[in-house]
Amino acid sequence: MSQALIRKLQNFVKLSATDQRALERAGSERVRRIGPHEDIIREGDKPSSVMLIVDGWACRYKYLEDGRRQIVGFFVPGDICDLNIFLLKEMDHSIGSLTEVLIADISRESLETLMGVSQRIAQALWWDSLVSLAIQREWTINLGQRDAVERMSHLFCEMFLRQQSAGRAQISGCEFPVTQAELGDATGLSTVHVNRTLQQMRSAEMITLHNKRLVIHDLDALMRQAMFNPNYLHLGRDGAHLDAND
Amino acid sequence: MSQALIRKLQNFVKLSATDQRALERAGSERVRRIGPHEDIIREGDKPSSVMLIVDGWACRYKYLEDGRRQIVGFFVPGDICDLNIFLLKEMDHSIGSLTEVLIADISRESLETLMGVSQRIAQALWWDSLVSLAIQREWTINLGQRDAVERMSHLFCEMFLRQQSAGRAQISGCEFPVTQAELGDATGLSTVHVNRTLQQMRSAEMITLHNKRLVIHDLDALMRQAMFNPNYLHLGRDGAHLDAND
DNA sequence: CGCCGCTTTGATGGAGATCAACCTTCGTGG
DNA sequence: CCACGAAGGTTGATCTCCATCAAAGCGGCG
Repeated sequence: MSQALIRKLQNFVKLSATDQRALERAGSERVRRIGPHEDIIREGDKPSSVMLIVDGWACRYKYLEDGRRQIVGFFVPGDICDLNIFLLKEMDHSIGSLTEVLIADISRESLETLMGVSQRIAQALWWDSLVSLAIQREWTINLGQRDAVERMSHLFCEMFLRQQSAGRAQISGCEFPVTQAELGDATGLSTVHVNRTLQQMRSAEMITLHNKRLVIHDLDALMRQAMFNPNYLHLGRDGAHLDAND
Repeated sequence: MSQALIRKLQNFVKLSATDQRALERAGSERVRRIGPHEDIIREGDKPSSVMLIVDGWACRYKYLEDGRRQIVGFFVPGDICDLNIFLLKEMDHSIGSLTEVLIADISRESLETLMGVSQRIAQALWWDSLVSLAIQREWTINLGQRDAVERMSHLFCEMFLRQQSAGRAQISGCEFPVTQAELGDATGLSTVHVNRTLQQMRSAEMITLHNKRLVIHDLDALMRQAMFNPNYLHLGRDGAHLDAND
């Protein structure tokens, strides 16, 4: 169930069989199914559990008063929403599904058990939340400094590597079940311009986005184009000194 | 020394005298002075302690390969850089001073002590890190959806309220020791356009920015202009049920 | 006094928004 | 099995906000 999460965390530290079982258990306690394009939790709601995306894509977003919408992040399988979220009285943004989604709710208690039992798991989860923060910073940079082609290239690199780090990509590419309108909300571009940018990237033979699949023809070129530096994903086994040895 | 931090945390939960003393102690162990416009820690460096800004302003930023720079956040007195930062092998961005800055380094050990001794402090610090995350999301929204006037208005509202929540603002305004070039790096606008936008806001009698001071003539109007919703700062005493009663 | 960092001004150009159609695909039900 | 409708993708024309370039003012400090 939470294979993607486990795979991802192992980019930080090697987990023991016991650790993995504990994660499996926490991630399969209460699983619910959400249809595509539904709200999972809304701005103003009280968050009551930590959510783990088991399958499907979702996104965080927020509307401005006048109806403009910004998607501030994507969730892919293995992603967790904020660890300490139940400290807050209400959500300041919404989370909605893009595809059909499977969500595991992890109660405050089982999270505390999980992190109390294994120091290694606790640290891996903290690492994951630091990476999420770094991703958010990178989105800020993306919107602040890059032009349309660079922005989309950067987003594609990120989503590809993130899925790859969770064991969910192929050499050629990965899933990408996002409409052009949603891509616009995520990149701060109009739908029309997203369309034109995609055409440009396609004719430059960088990528193809079709049928909810992203095919990357030349990852190195794409990364150069985007000035993509993967350092912020911290995939370098930073916790190796804590590795389990069974 | 860490009055600003204490004041800020009390927007979440009322701290006991003991809590406050513990924070004071942790925040005055090792304090260092940094000159204006120096790097405090650089991309690639290994973070070794959690830093608390005791006085002055600093910012997080990152350069793209081609020299463009994005400031992704400001630090004001009472702000803490990421709590678990020592889990990472290297910084993915830099932190630099804007003014002269006093920094308290909090070692991993004293942080653990601090959070171990008082559940209330631990939760307050986690709350603070959730707020930082929300701020980062809001910057993403700001750059993605707002135009120049709205962006700058939003930034002014945020920095005013953040300083106010730490007891560091007056009714009329607050410190704002940021050059127009730096404002440009933070808002994703050119220096020239920042200048013109400021003039426009000044002649609309919204704000004046002069001598490193921000004067807000009509906060409500400014907030409306920016479509500023303060919910993301979570200043509503979300942890009131944990209040100390001495 | 003179210099350096910061702010201000004017002129020009371009990336991307907006508006308004039209096309394509695919699922649904008659 | 085809018709229809809705959602998503594509196109062209026009406009605007903001970047860029270049130069000139300003003010505080050595």
